[in-house]
Amino acid sequence: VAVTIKDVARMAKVSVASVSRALNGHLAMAADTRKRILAAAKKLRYTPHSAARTLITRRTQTIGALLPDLHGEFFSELIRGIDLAARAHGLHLLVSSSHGDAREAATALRAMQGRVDGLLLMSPHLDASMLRRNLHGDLPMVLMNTALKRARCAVLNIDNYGGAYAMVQHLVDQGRRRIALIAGPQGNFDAAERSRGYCAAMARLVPTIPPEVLAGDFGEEAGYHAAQQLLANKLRPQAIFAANDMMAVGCLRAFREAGVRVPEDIAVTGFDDIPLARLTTPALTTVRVRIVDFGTRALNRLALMMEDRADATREKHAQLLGAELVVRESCGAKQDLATTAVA
Amino acid sequence: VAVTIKDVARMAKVSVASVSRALNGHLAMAADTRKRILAAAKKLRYTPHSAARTLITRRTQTIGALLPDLHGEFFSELIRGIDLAARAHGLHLLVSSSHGDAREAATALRAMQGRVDGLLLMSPHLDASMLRRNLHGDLPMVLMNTALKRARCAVLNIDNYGGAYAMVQHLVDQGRRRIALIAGPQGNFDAAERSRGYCAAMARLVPTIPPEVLAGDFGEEAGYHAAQQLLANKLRPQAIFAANDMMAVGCLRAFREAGVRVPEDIAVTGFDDIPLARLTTPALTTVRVRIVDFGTRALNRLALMMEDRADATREKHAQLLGAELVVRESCGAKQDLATTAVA
DNA sequence: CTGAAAGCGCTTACAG
DNA sequence: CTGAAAGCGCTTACAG
Repeated sequence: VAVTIKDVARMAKVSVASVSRALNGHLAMAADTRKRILAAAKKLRYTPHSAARTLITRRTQTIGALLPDLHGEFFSELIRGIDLAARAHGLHLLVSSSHGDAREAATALRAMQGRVDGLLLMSPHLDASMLRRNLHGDLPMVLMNTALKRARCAVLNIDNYGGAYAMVQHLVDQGRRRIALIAGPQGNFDAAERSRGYCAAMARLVPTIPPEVLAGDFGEEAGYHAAQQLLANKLRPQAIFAANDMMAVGCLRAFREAGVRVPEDIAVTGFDDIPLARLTTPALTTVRVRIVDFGTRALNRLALMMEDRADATREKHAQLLGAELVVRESCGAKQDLATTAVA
Repeated sequence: VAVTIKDVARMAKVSVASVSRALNGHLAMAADTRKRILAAAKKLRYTPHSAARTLITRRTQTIGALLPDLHGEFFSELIRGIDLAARAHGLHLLVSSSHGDAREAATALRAMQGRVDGLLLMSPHLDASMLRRNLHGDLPMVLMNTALKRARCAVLNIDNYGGAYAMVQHLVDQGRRRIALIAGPQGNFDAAERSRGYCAAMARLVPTIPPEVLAGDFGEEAGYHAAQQLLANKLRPQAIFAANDMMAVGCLRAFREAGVRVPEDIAVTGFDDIPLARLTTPALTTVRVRIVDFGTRALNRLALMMEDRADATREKHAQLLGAELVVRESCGAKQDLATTAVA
C-alpha cells in the first residue's frame, strides 16, 4: 500500500540509486534528472521509510529523554525547551518518564537503546554503575541536574548553589541575619545543592550566626509545619528561606493563621519562581530558573556531541545554568530593586 | 561493534531463523535448543535491532503524541498519563508539541508518519482537511479534546460542558442567580464548551436572568480586568464563573484591591482545579478534570485500536471524561459539602 | 524441530 | 552522471 523508492524510480524512469541521490541532495546529478525525480516523488507523495533508512545509515534522527517522575510545571517547561530545540535540529523526541524505581529506569534506558542517536538523562534513579550495566557502546549523552560525573558525558546543572547563596546574600543585605532554611527532601540533588549554598553563604556572610536547617520535602504541608515549629522557638529567625516555592507558600499560610506579618515580622522566600509565586499575598521573593532554556541548552549540547564528538568533548564538561533572584514583597526589600540577575 | 542475531546464532550453533524463533517465543522448538540460544543471547547482551525488526514486521512499537503548545501543569499531567499507559502496553512514546501554527503541526504530523503505529492528536491547528492531506493510509488515531469528527477515528473529550453546567447548578443552589461568565479565548474548544454549558444551565435554571458573558483569554490579567469591569456595573452579579482558574485568581486579586469580599459580596469560581486553586484566599471552588486519567484512557483506547481495529471501532466513537465539582470557600457554600462527583 | 533463502526499503561503494 | 549489486539485521513462509 505504501509507496516506496521503487515506485518513484519507475515513474521517473531511473534507478533507485538515482532517486536516493536526488532525495538526499547529492550534487553530481543532471539537473533535469533530479527535477524529474523530485516531481515524481511529489506526485506519489513519497516518504522514505525511516526504518529502512535507519537500518543502513545507523541513524535514527531521534533523541531520547529519560525524565524523573516529575509533577508540576517544571516538567512541561523542560519538555517544551527540549522539543523546541529538537525540532530546530530536525530531531524526533522519544520520551520516557515516571519510573518509580531504579529497575524501571533501567528498563526504559535499555528500551531506548538502538532507537535513539543520543540521550538526555535526568533520573534520580540512575547512578554510574547503572549506566554502565545498561548501556553498551558510547551513545552521546547529556546528564542533567545530577551529581554524577562520567567520562565522555556532558553534564548540565542548574545553579542551585549560586541561587541559594544569592538569596541569603540578599536577605543579609536587607539586614536579616538570623535566617532559617527549610530544606528539601533527602537524596534530592537540587535540595542538597540549595542547602549547600545556604550554609556556605551563612558561614561567609554572618559567621557569628549558627545556620538553622529544618527538614522539608518540597511539599506545601512541610513548609506549613516547619513554619509552625519556628513560631514555637524562643528566638524567631528574621527570615525563612524555603528551598522551594511550595514550602514557602506553606509558610505564608502558617503565618497568616498565626497572625504573624510577612515581611514586617518575618521575611519568607522561596526557590523556583513557579507561576504561583507572584500571586501569593505577599508576592514571593524567590529564585528563578529558566527551565525552557535548560531543556534547550541540554538538547543543543547533545546535538553538538552527535554531530562532532571531538569538538563537544573538548568543551568544559559540566555547565551551570544561571539562576536569578526575583525580588517581590515577601522579603521586605524595596520593590523597585526588581529583578536582579545572578550568575 | 554491535552484536547481531548472527553472533548469537554462531555462538549457539544454530541458524539465525532459530534464534529469531527462540527470542520471539515460538512454541515449536526443542527446549534444549531454546535454552542454548537464550543463554547465548544473554551472554552476548544481545538486543534486537529495532529498525530491522520494524522494516520487516511493519510495526514500530511506538505511538506518537501531537500536543498543542501547552503551558502549565495540564501538559505534564497529560504526558504522565500517556506515558504510564504506554509503558504498561510496552509502547514507546514519541512526542511533538509546541507548534505555533498549522504548517508546523502538519510538518510534525508528516514526520511522525512511518515512525509510529498509532497517534494521539490534540492540536488546535489540525482540522479535518489538514489530516486528510497529511496522512496517508489509516493510522489508528485518537482525537483528544476536539470538535473534530472523523470516520474511523476515536474521539475522547473532557466534559467541559457538563462541568460548566454543574458549576452553574451549584451556584444557583446557593441562591445565586445573577451569574456572569468570563469566557476563554475565541476558537478554543474547551472555552467554547464551557460557555455552552454555562448558557444552557442559565437558560434552564434561571430562565428569567439574562446570561452575561465577558471576554477573556484564560490569562490571570484577563480575569483581573473583567472583574474590574463588573465592579463598574450598576447591578453587580452575585457570582462570577471564570472559565478557568487563572482568570478566577485574577478576579480575586481585583476584588481584594477593591475591598469587595469573596464570597460574602460576590462568589467567584473557576475551572481546572490547578494546584493553586486550593491555596488562594479564599480557596477556590472549581471543576476538576482528571488529566492523568485523560491521557491514560486515550492511550488505552489507541492501544485497543492498534490491536484489533474492528473491536475498537465497534465502540462508541466519542467518549467524555467526567469533570467533578470541587467545592471550597470562594462560592460561599458550606465547606462540609466537600467534593461532589458529577458525570 | 530446524535451516536456507527471500525480502522488507533503503544507501553507497564500485563500475562504467 | 547513472545503474547494478551488495548489504544493513531481521522475520517468515517453504522445505525437509
